[in-house]
Amino acid sequence: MTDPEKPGLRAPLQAIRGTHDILPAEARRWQAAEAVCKSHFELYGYREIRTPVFEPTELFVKGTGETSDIVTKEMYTFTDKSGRSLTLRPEYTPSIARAILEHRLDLRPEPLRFYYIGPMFRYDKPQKGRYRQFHQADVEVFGEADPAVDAELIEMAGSLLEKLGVEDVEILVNSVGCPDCRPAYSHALREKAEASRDEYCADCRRRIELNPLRLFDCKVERCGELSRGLPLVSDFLCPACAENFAEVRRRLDACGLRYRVEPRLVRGIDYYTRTTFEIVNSSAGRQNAILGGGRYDNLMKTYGGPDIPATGFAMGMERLLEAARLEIKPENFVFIAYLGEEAKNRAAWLARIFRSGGVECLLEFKDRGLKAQLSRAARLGASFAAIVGQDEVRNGRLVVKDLSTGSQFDEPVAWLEKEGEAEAALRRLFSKSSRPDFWPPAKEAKP
RNA sequence: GUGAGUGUAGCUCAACUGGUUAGAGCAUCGGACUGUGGAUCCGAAGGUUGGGGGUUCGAGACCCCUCACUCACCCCA
Repeated sequence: MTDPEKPGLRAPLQAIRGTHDILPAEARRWQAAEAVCKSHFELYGYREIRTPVFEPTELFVKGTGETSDIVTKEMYTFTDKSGRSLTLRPEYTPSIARAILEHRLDLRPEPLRFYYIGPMFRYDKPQKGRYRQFHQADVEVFGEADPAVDAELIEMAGSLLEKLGVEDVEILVNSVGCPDCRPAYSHALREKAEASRDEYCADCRRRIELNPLRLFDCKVERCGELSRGLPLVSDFLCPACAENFAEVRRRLDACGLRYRVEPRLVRGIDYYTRTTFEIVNSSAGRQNAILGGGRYDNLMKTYGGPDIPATGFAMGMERLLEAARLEIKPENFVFIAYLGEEAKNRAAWLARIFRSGGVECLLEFKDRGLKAQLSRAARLGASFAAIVGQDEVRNGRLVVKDLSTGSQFDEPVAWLEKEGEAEAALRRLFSKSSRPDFWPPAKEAKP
């Protein structure tokens, strides 16, 4: 029976397409993954940088590239009240370049090694592993042209995924050459493909003119066969690029990393030069690239900045979380149960003592029976229940129940009087439990 | 942007070919047990069947539109 007066429980609004709420249980996993990423990046001398989520539209048009898919059809662009065109960042690299120029970070002594974890926005059609608001961990090195940096980056990416428990990964590396050697290659590709034009699928026929490098990506069987007969970038690299790529591989070999040279690996953003790489999860669905990156030595110049080489990668957090095996700390807290109005006040004060001692505790003000409270404590995964009832208030004692063993112990406590003594009493009390180390060690007194 | 599939309670799913008041398990809350926990039993609450329109005496089911999700294309993280 529906009461027409009663508003429906269904939410009148919902998260917009391609965006998601990350609920607490899932947020725990994000926190764990982010913590691993951050500490890993810091180990290599990277430091966090944070830039705005929206930027002037021109930043991406210039940097990401006027002809790229991202800029031509995937940007969240809007006009603000001043009439200026702004864009929610679809990727992070242009923002970093902008920040470096704006603050002339290149003139400072600190290394230009940055990382960031945050949301990006692309107006794509959502599917598994692809969302309109998604998150990337992004890493950038500016000012270091040495191929050893590329190798170090790739090694860092590989060891990060290992730390995160991602299995079935494959590291693919390639070199797409520089503006000197790429045109010759594109030309050769086009010429060769044109010869057997009729055998290609409709998409590929279009690719021949538009972006011949993408011919390698086609999933149509016949196209795949044909693409095996196409010339490879490696045969067209200029001597400098060839030597550069060889050096990257030597460095990778030197650190014992397992990788595969994939001459057909091309990347979709216009600014890439020389090294490109990708780490794919071979057991995932179609959107299986967890991480991708490469070198972009000319990006700074396109912004009219100094000639600063750069390299980096971006990792899709959603795709990572899908594949990562993360260790989540189990719940570890005290549930405070109280009985009666007087005990309610005492319980609140007791909670303060726990918390000031660094012990997490939960106190729900619902005036329920002890049974209901204990039942709830157990279901929520509390380690201990502290019971504050009329008796305890009267006797100046506190009862603590170890919920894993069921054993119960109590102690005369000073919490009715002095806070300092209360903490000592509580420590004493927990030292009798099955987990004498439960209460965190006292902080060193400040000198 | 293109194509295909799916939407029933918070979750997982029922409801024979269109037929009366849309059911169950789990979860939630309460009680049995008025101060001792994940068990058991009993009970309650929870739905405009994603939304709107149409066909029909009658729609959760059929048709159209729309929204969302899923998978693939495209592209990318």
